[in-house]
Amino acid sequence: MAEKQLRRNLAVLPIGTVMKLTGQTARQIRYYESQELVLPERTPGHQRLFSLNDVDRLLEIKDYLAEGATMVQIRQIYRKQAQKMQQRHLTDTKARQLLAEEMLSVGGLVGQRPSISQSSKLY
DNA sequence: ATTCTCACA
DNA sequence: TGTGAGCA
Repeated sequence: MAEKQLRRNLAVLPIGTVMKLTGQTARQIRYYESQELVLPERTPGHQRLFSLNDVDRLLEIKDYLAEGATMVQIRQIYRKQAQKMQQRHLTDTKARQLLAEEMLSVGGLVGQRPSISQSSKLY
């Protein structure tokens, strides 16, 4: 299931394709990028390459706008979403550290080589 | 043919 | 947000 998500994040669509897929103009798409609402990659020649997730994001923006939302509000929506994602990541990291320490204490005498600080970095 | 950045009779 | 200019 992680493999599929990886493909959705593959940046392979040039702006022309994204325009047709979202019905937005290149001007708008580039503007949304300047607002950091989408983060397309670049080819060696500086051309934007969007992923399917970027397209979904643009479609979402289109809906929010249609519902009367302003760019400020939309930006707020995503920055809060990013905050929660980060918090979830932090609690995950904390849980993994606890698990790592737990495994070390249970393993006790066995793995006393790596210090806790070093081994936790592996997760 | 396409996309990019920049600027505005 | 549109549009034309001059590049890559």
